[in-house]
Amino acid sequence: MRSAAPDPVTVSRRATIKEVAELAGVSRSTASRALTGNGYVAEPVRLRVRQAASELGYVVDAMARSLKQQSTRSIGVLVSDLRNEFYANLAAGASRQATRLGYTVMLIDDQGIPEDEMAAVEAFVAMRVAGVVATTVTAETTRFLLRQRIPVVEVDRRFSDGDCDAVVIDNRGSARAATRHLLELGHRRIALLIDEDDWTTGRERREGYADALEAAGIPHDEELVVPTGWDVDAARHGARAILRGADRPTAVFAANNVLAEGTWRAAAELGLRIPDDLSLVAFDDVPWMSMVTPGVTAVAQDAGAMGRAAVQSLLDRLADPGAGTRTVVLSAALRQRGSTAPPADTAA
Amino acid sequence: MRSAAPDPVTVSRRATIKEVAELAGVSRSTASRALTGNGYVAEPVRLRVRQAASELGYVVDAMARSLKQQSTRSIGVLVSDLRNEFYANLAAGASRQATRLGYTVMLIDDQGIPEDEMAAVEAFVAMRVAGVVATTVTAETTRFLLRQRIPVVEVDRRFSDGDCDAVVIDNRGSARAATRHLLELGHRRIALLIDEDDWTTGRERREGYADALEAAGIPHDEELVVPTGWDVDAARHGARAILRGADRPTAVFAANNVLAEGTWRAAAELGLRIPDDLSLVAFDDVPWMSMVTPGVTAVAQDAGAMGRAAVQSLLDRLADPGAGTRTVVLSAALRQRGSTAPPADTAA
DNA sequence: ATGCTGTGTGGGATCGATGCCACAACGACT
DNA sequence: AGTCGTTGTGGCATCGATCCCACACAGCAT
Repeated sequence: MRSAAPDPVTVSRRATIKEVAELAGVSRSTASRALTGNGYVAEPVRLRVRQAASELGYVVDAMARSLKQQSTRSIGVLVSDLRNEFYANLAAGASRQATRLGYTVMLIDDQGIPEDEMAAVEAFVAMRVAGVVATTVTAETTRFLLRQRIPVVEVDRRFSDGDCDAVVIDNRGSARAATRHLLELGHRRIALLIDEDDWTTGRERREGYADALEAAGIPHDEELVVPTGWDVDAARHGARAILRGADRPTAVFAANNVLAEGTWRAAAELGLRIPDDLSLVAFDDVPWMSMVTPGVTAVAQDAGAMGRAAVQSLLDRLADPGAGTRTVVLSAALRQRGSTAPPADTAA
Repeated sequence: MRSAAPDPVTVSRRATIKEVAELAGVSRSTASRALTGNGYVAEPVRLRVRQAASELGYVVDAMARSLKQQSTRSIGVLVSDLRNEFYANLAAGASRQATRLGYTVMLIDDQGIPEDEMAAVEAFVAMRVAGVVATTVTAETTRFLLRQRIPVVEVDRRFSDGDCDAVVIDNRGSARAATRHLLELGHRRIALLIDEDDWTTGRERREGYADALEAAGIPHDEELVVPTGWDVDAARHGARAILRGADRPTAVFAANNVLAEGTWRAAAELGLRIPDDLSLVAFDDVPWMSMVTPGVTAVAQDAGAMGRAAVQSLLDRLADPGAGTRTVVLSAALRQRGSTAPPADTAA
């Protein structure tokens, strides 16, 4: 449906504050004061200006404003893969918190590619964002931003320990708890499926796994640590390889949701029943884990809360640039479901 | 780790093109030409300027540039709920396509709240985005943007039929196919779980459902159409209500993934076996549907492709503002899995 | 010499909003 | 009458990059 009469004002070019001022019969300065609320304006004049602005459909030009003020009310959010629910929830949390606090979000999905990541932060710098919240994949990224004097909050994993604020969870402790849960059920051959080691997340989860085994006096078996690629198929293949042997583990700890999905699919393909033939613990609880039968025991981290906390940290930093850097550690809980049970031999 | 020696240049304020020009020993005009590639610059001069820029860590100020050029290279993307995989994939597709074509994305998650949506588009206007891709919840939103002369592409659902470009799928046809699939299996009492009717998506899916029943000569039974809220719990309650009765339907068509999740959970709670006691077809295929046992038969729409197509449409529009509006209809496929089977009485 | 073309560079206005500063008008007080 | 403070408004420079236009200079033909 087309609007009734083509308003002669709105069909023309976008209105500027100068036009608003003219229509209201005041100067640009006065119009600016009336609209922003900074400075003195007589009440009747303020109303006249407001009226004129709304008649013209005036919306401030954020470009011109930030140019003059040398600051913007937008923040950059950089994630590795929006299609992954973890990042999507993180981004949603960050976005909502930012909106709530009067900021807009420039979101970039860099697909975990270092070159794209660098291009992304250059775009952030060009846009003169007030700050950046990022799940980076290289240390270079944060360094670049800090050199440009743009505050950064690293989320989920750390690359620039101590140089910037961060929001993470206790990966090591949570991984230890997950592994201990399996040990307490009687498992002794526990495989760890993991995609990388370079990030703090992977390294710490691996350490937590090792901690628990060591505490239980179980010698470290390199064979049981399975490095795989980052996507479902790679995980599936990695899981098949370790689960196919006669001497297969009785339990698998999958270090993230994608690896858990791969393990789940591999087990199904091999006809392994969970938890009878195999126990499974995942890191990162996502919806399907509570929809399948049995449900998958998982370490639940609240990605939305991480996003919110990251934006909060960033704005705290903007409010007080001089303060020492802070790392916020959010808690994660082990949610026990049906995928973990005592191993077959002890149960029998 | 702190960087070795605090570079005296980079610790100071951000470099401007004026400083680059001075370091290279040329005028601002020449520096601009050297960096943008618009206009004549002798090769050695170009190199000197480039060198100076990189020494100073110069990054163009997009604010100043857009102010002068009266246009930006960013587009607004508005979605209703990033935590929903459909929107997340849509946003990911849009974001990647935009990046590929040299645009940056301002992403806003308006939580499906009309007021937030209006605030979001005002922010887009203030940022002077080149265009907007949106899954709107009111017609007002698109109208406002068009009045500001900002091109809009509506995705997933339509509110402003004919006034702007759009990217959708054939909801009616797909719903018809899904329902027909159940009819062909022998179902006669097929419930439709649906959350709303105001959007084209809901309305068209309902029409498709009705089409199929009518074509099969089955009288319309208002009792079998269950309106619910938009979240999992509401869907679960709606599903329980219809599935608890003695005269329960033999199949459910859930009009989106959230409704399907609610139905799935409700069936589990009531001890109904799928597909023995109940067949289930979902609209919108998401990962859990292929992870559960049995898998859920679903209409699969490619949200990422929709996002890509929307951005493409938007840029086509920017290239040719005068062209007639276009609606791109993407295909959706019915993926048959184990959740659909002949009803118990005919099978027995 | 004069004119002409092609190559290369710089001056300066411009985009829109802001905010400092100056100043006008007016009443109140010394 | 003169001074002061209060209230209210406008002039103007400014932010950084762009790009139109003028102009300088070289080489070459008339």
